[in-house]
Amino acid sequence: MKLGQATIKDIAKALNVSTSTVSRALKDYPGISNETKKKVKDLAEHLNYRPNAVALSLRKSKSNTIGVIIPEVVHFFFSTVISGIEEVAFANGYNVVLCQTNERFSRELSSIETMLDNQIDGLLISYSKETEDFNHFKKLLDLNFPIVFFDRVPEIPNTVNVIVNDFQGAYDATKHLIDQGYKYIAHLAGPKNLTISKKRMEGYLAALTDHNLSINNDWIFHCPEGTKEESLDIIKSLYLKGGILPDGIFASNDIAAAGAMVALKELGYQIPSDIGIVGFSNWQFCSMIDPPLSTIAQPGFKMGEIATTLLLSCISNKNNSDAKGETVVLDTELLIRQSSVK
Amino acid sequence: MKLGQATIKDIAKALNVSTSTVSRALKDYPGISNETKKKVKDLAEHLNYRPNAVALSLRKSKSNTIGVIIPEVVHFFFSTVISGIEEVAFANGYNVVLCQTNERFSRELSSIETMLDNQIDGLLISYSKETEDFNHFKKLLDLNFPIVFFDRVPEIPNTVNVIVNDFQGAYDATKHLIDQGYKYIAHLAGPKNLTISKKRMEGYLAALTDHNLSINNDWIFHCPEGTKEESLDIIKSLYLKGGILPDGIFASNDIAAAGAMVALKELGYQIPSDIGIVGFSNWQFCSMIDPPLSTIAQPGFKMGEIATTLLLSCISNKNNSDAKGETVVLDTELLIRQSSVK
DNA sequence: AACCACATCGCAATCGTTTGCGGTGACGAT
DNA sequence: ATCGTCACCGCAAACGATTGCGATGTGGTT
Repeated sequence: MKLGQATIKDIAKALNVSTSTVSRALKDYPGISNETKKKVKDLAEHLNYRPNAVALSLRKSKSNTIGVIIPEVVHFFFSTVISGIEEVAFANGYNVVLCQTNERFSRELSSIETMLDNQIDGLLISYSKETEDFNHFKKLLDLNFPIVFFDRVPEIPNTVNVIVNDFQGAYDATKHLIDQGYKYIAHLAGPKNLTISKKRMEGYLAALTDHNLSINNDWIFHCPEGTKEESLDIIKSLYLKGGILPDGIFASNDIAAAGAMVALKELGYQIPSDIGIVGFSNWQFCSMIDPPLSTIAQPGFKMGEIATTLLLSCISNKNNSDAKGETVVLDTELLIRQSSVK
Repeated sequence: MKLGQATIKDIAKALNVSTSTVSRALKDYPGISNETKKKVKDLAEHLNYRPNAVALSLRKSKSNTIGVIIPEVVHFFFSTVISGIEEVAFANGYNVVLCQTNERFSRELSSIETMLDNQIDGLLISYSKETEDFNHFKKLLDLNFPIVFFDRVPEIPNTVNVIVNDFQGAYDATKHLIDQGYKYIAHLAGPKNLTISKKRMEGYLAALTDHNLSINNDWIFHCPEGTKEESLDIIKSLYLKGGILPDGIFASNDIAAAGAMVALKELGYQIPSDIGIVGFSNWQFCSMIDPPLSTIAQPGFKMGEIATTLLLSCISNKNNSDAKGETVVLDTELLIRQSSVK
């Protein structure tokens, strides 16, 4: 009655047939006369009949809905991932329910719970900064529940993951600075417990080592917040100390890089002539700020597409559970702008 | 069986009682002995029983889910609105399903359809740029289906809307430029068919008129795309023409303002000494670019909160349909940064 | 006339939960 | 012994759709 939406029963009653006949007629099952099929279809069309997805979910134990857990939508990278996810999901008849955790573990837990209550068929997850325990994932994986992790992937064996090559991206960024003649390169690192932070740090360190540059631990700063203010403060206090100072900065995210740029400009340094900077992610603002910020582009849309494709195949292969893990690594791209070109 | 999730039947069977008893025991209905209640609850706890939300939706014709239709998540403003929506929805036991239309009318239609198939209880909508016909909304409104429009609201009588005071915001921005001594102010307007574009234009025009400045229609440019490149091209070709040129620009969105800044800087103009610029929305990058961009801040989070609160009350008042419209207007805030201070 | 084959369709169970109504048994009162 | 009053609980329908199986009727064949 709600919305005046017609049900299969209404059609059955109006045509004096059973609901089973209506159901079969609508789906062109054999054993229904063409005459009946036509009558049913015509009336269904006329009443603008649409099957009740909730009833279908209950009956089939399949909701054609996937859940997406991300830290924040305001994060440019994640918003592009979402677009990729929606594209593939919709194209395959799947719906998407989205929850942002706001980087909180508790929200991550409760979101997953309510999604499961709603019988989602699978999960796409990029976990929160607070998440250090993966038992809530393991429990589901043990039950063979389809999950694909993207970008931020847990260290659990045999999971399906989509990531970018953070090591290589960081390496490229750092090497680029070195190639430009910068010799004392600092690093603004990400939250410690994220694998992506570690990988980026490793790439940074490897590039230094490969080019015979010494590593100065005092020039590696963790930025748990990832805000502009945080890196601004860090850079200011660093450069106000005096002594030998970095002439290059590789930041593990663009926001931190932008904060550093603001700090340096306020202190009277010239970018890129005094100091070169490279960020990570390629937020929209990178090309807008002054000087435009060199950065490592992450293929967010593509990541969303691939992760969803993998998830859908997990869902359809759920029974024959060979359950072998798989990790797709996407290439990043170094975008050279003025902030790092001497 | 799926997920090993226990159902009410499992509990009933294990305890040799009927499902009705289990149901009532779990909800502390009268007419069930304390002993039985305890047994049921204990077992439910032990089996980690959680009611199947799909079955509940079917039974109660209520899904405790609201749908959100927005143009794009990458849009900073909308991503903040989403956060506000989620906050209120979760706090009231509602789930959120999100669809972005990517500014396409067809996607808007299909998203709404599938959401209705999934028995959502209400809709939060900010429609696409392509949407010029509102019949798909009217049909639902006539059926008394709960809808709240936000930011981009259609011209339909008796709807519930949450908007910002675009007129006042634009007026403030323009007046600010005038107060700073800029006299020839151009306008980068938004897509023509959006009310917000009109209102902002009106605010701009009113400010000019109130201060006895002449209106030059050649200095009003519509930016249907809203991209940086678009406004960059517009501004470049304008300033390359020569003749009398604007010394101030009010852009109806920050991206357009940023594009204009890039163009002007490339042409050798100084901001703000030669030309003052004010944008609209307060994207994150506004404080990062050089010079920092003055803009009109829109309370996105608050808008999301209020829209959701209104929607939830629409949902609970659905029966007593006094169906009177309501439009909440939120104040904007002029953020003065360097781009507009002579 | 009896039988079979085939086309066409309905019954009823099912998914998990809620809920109106009726049933059962114990107990005390008459 | 009969009845009424509780407390406690189960039956079955309902939400909308699907589906295995059985039922019905028609026609043709022997």
